[in-house]
Amino acid sequence: MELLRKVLEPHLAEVLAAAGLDNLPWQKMLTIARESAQGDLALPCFPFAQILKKSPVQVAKDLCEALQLLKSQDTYFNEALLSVEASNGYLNFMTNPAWIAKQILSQYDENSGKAANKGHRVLIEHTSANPNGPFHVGRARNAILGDTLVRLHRLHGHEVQAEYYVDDMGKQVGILSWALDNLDAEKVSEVLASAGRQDDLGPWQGKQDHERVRWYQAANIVKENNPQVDEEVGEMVRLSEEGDQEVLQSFNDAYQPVLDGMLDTLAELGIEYDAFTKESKFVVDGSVGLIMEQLETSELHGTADNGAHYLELESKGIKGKSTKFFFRRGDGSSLYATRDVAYHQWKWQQCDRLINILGEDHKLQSRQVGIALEEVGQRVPEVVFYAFIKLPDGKMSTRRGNVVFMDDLLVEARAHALLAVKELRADELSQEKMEEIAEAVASSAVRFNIIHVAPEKGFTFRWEDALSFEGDSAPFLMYSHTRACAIRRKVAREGHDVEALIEKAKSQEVWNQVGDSKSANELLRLLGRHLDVLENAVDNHRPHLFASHILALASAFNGFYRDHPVIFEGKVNLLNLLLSETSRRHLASGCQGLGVIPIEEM
RNA sequence: GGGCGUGUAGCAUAGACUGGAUAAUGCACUGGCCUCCUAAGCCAGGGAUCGCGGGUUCAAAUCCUGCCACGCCCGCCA
Repeated sequence: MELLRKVLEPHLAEVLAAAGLDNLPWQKMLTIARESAQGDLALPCFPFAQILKKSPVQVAKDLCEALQLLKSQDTYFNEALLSVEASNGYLNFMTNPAWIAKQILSQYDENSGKAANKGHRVLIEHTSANPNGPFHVGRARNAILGDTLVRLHRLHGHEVQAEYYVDDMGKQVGILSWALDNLDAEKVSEVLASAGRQDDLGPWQGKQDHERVRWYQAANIVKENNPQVDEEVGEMVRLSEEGDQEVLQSFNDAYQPVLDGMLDTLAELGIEYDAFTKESKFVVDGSVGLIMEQLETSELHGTADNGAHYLELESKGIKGKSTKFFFRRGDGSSLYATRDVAYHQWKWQQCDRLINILGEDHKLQSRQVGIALEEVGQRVPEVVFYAFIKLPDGKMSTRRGNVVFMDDLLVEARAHALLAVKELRADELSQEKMEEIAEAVASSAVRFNIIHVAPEKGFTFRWEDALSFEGDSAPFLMYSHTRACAIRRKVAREGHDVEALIEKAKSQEVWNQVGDSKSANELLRLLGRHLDVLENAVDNHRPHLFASHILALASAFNGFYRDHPVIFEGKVNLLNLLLSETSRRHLASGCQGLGVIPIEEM
């Protein structure tokens, strides 16, 4: 409740100073009250009690009286603050609902719920999955988390560039490329069958990420009993690291169709990128070489027996079996992490703020890269780590084929959503319309299921949760939004001009009519906090906090919807219309920020 | 061996960074609500020694510390 806080703090400061209590960090103690019945903000008076040698109850009472006096003397303060009360040693502050309604409703326009542009350039790198097979729900946590942050930053008024770093020169691509050169379809089927792998493309025949991952898996099986494969792959990888154009081209031919297939899947989830940057770029343009030369002048630099170069990071607080960070092999070539340093240097050239989305397995490496960046005079990026998604029976792995494909999950989710919409609307909507709705519900639900839990928390994928369309879920949000849309449609259908009515409502200052309705006031409270929550979620990389807020907002809107008809027997209540439309805008933009599609009916 | 993270009703989660009143939400469970803007909804109810022990504090799910369990990491791999 930052709105009230701004008005309250100067007055509170005055009262506390008069009582000799202003040297305590009381701004921090002033918290959002847990129970809305207790007020909007609360100040516990226990620490004051110790200083004044009075009971907390008495201190609260005294402060309360002083504040009430101020309130009666200051018109604006009096307008904003409905009441201040002392209770159990707490001071409880209640905002005047009409005042808060004025703050929010008088500002209504098509940008309600969005923050103003801040001209701040943010680069977010996410997904960056090896292009060796179809997207599974494990890999998807990165893409969904990353894309949600991209959307929330945009909603918050940042200029965002979304980057996909394409690993086009590693061992994994090498294996894929080797397989396509050395195995044929028959051999692949044979190898997979002999290893007891399930080998049924089902509906994904012809989709290249699904097709080619079989080659990748087969090659992995073949190489277990044939060391020559490793040698051949190793040689190609070595050549790629030297920037050998022919090898890089054959790698490119191997992975590009796979990457395209993966991107098709991501597009179904509404995930798109502004730029794709290839790892080989930094080898070819020489920047990796420069980085290695710079690192060799670092005070942390050391050389191994065979001529490999490293940074000794013990003094930087790195602990464990090995504290060395190798950045150049004995043969002079670079390593993945070295190229990552060059990549970061390049990224910093195009943004004010740099954010990476990484799995928790990259924590150490990320610290090492950060230290190396400091050694070459660059800033350290912000990193969001997430824990892995497991299946009930263990970890997912593309190599071993123990996965739930995102493509399959989406098909299943669409089928469930279609079933639901048919049950409810079959006699009103066309088949085509229902399929459209099912598609939006499916991708929204899949994303929300992943985004609403804190990134650092482990996550077990369960079909029943992913396909649950009730309660704390995307369809719940979407449904609230469709209700607001239904209201708008009904008002228009009965011959009113909605925008004209809104202008009329504003000119009549309908917010002054706000009464003591619990549901309407709860809705106003949440609308008042909307941008505060967004800012917190963006600054701290915690999208699930915004998800929780939008759930609460949708729930509050449902309460308002129940209690306050907007149009009844042809007559429009202007205050309720304005509140409904404001909520609709906030819900729609909030949904978009979470990757939930705010469709108009379902 | 060491580092990092997680542990909250039967299940899944929020709250922890920044200590504050009766620990919030959904699923599941019990009961109620569609002549009224979409019931994917709403209302009411039962269900929690916040992993375990100690400490700091007027006040601890939250901070410190020890232990236990789970996950991730400690490659001249990517």
